[in-house]
Amino acid sequence: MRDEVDELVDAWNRERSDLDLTPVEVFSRISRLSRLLDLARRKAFSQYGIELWEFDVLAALRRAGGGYELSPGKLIRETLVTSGTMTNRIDRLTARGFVERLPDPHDRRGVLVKLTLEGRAAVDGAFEALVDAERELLAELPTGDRTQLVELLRRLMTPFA
Amino acid sequence: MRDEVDELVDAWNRERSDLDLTPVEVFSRISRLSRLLDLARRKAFSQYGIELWEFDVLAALRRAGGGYELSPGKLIRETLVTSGTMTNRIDRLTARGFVERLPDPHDRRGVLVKLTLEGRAAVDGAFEALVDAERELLAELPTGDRTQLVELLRRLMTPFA
DNA sequence: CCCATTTATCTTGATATCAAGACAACTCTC
DNA sequence: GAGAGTTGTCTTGATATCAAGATAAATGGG
Repeated sequence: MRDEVDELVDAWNRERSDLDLTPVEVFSRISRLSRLLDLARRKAFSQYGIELWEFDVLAALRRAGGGYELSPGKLIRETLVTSGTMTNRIDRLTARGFVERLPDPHDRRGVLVKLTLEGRAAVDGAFEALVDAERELLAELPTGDRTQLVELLRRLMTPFA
Repeated sequence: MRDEVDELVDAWNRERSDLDLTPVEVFSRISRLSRLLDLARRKAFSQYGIELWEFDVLAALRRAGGGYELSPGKLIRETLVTSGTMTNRIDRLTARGFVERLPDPHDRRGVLVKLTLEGRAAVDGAFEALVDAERELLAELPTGDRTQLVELLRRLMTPFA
């Protein structure tokens, strides 16, 4: 059972047989999976007319629970984009009617971004479609392998923190 | 041992206890690892003054071996970008002196992009730095776990193909 | 051999993003 | 409570990317 990363590693080995490419075996697969996953997500969301970046923002608000309100600053930290990008995203989500800007009652500089009912419906539908699509992609992997994989990925993440 | 994805899944579970979030446990970690990895790569390459997109193109040429020549079309397929993007990248890499455009002797529409000596030196240095940095990130993971992880990732990739 | 189709590359126009800076309001120290 | 520094959001200008279209050369069926 070979995949495209095997081809890639073979090619590097032909050219650089002096290097141990075990790290490439791991991290190239992580990168490729992430790109493939983005495509799958885009497809799952398209049925709901939602873009990836829209889901990122709406999901952060949805996860917050309560009144589904977060400040732009908090959204910036959750989604890892710059403030200019977030201003632009909030503008466009407002134009689509998925969120609204409210003044922060505790800080007159501040703003609260709040999910509208349409926004909440959209993100809930998109999230269900996402989980369904991802479950499909996991179907071949037995339950034991899944927990093992999660554990290995968790450990792989620690040195980044 | 908890990570940020545990927080994310907890938050979703609070709001959507009706859904089985096992897929999120796997794929959110893949996405985050990929983003963290991009940061680590950017850092490793910066010592050589190389951008991520530059490495993508130069590495494809380096892996090709031989005269280190590929057509723009082949580069497009290797790097998964559009033709407009590739034209622009080749222009900039040419301006930096890392590649040159040659006419394809077998097809007068065609072009061959060829690594210069500077380009080859740059990509070789960057690749070594990359493998070193990645090896560092794998240091905590015992050898047995690495092969197990590679095998699980390989199987995770199959449904995407 | 000719014409329609396909292939290879480049160009154009629009857009999302980022980095840097502006500005207002908050906070903390004295 | 006044001034310095910090924080929160938005604005501006530059850039990399994409989608769609243009152009030119190759290919293949009749």
